[in-house]
Amino acid sequence: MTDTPLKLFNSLTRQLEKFRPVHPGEARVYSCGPTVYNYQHIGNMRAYVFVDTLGRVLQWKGYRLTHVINITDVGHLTSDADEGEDKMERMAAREGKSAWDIAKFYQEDFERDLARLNVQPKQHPRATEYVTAMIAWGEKIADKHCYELDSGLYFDVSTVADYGRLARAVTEDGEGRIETVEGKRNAADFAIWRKTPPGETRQMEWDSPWGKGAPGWHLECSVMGEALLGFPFDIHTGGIDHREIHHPNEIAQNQAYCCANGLDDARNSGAKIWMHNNFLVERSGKMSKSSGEFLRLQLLVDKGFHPLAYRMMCLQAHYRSELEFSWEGLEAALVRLKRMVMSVAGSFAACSDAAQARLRNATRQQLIDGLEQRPKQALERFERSISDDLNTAEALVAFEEAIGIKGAAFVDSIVACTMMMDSVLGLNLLDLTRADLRIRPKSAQITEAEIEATLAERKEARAAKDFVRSDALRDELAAKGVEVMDGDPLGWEWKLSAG
RNA sequence: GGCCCGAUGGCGGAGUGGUUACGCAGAGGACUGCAAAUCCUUGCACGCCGGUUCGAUUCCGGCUCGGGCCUCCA
Repeated sequence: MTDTPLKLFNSLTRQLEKFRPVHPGEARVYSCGPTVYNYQHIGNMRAYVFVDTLGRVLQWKGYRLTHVINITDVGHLTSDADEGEDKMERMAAREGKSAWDIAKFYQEDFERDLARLNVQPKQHPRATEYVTAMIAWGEKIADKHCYELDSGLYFDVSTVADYGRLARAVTEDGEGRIETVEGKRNAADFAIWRKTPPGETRQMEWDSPWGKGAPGWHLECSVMGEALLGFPFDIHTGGIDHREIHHPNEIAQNQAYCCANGLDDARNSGAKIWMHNNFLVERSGKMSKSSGEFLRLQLLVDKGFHPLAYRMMCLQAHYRSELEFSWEGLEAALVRLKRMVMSVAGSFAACSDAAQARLRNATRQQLIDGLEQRPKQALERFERSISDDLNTAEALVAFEEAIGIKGAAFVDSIVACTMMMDSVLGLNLLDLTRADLRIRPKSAQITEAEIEATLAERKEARAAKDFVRSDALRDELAAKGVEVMDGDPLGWEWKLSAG
């Protein structure tokens, strides 16, 4: 049942491919992480919901997962033109802090967001911890693949086979609008090492054979990926924007490195499969940090949305499709999540403690073997969906199909299905309660004590059948954004409307 | 200018050569003093023009529109 082959879309071949691990029983995944010069916006976070789901699917398939999300805390310039400021230093100057403090602050914020989205813990190596290794890497490939200019050490993309094949780009035309650095041999050449201009001092700089300076952005991912996962590893992920420049450059470095080490052949890309998630878009334009205002997870929470409503929103779409963000859409995802939570709560309530304990201690095979026919069919559909390049949209439907089956005979099966399916989709349905989803919007003026007091008053009025007064009190609360719910199955008497 | 995507019901969003996606919203019903919440039921779709086919939303070509990347972005 769980042996449906996992098929993933490989950007290198632009085809679905069966996943075949490099190391039997293991899956090693590297995901391009954030540059921690600022908060992450929810578009950024879509990438991590995607890779987390990927990791969970790999684990579901029985692979032991090693998963890295790097932290870029140096080297990422404000433009790819090889000139320009380091993002870290620019933000440091703006906030009057050190670049190191900036990195620490935003990394912690990022990790908090990951946790709120129920992203499983990963390894988070920082680029600054690998500078020595980056220099060593540079030395290894410098002779055959690099050349030095006043501004730094550059990689000559013509020295590797099929440069840019990931991007499907024709490099000869080089019609791009990249401002070329004086002396570059090819428009697409990029910096391995950026020298600190004479007479200047940077907060983040290191000595190297090419002078004092900082590593180029592309180098860190190559180095950390190789150091932590070994070449070749199984899957490299990133946002679709990286398919055009960052990842082709990373691949070029990996080829050069593998050549220098006598590994594989000159076309070794470092990773077997390259996967790219599409963007979260907003009708006013793309998510852009440079525009100043951007949507953060915290803003959603401030408006009364549980972070997992956002995860739900992501899961409803395929990772390779653009996803339209809107508050209405988020509301829809929240309602859907809430109904699933309630349905699951009902099943757990109907499931005996003994049965729950037994299920919790069961192996997956035991869980599957114990399923009734209909839940089993739902699980099969679920399995087929996630195996088909992570079709989480359909997997959700299968999940709802399973938990929606009525009848006492199915309770244990539904609980078992919930345990299994939730481990893959990560909606935290085993622990999430409806009360958790009731998040107080920041804009709410009324306090809970006030609500309770008014509610108590209304209860009296209703007991006395004074419905005029009772309705007036309800209107009063409604005017303050509080919805009253009398017969709620889970005992919710009121809620603050989100937004 | 170069490269590349997409076009599905009110919104979001799967998928398929001939049978239901699904969610939210809407409508009807149950419940309620009335509502809300909850549960049940349910209407609504495949950009345009050709072609292939017994049959296309699904394949092919063209068109129109929209979007992305080539500047920083996940």
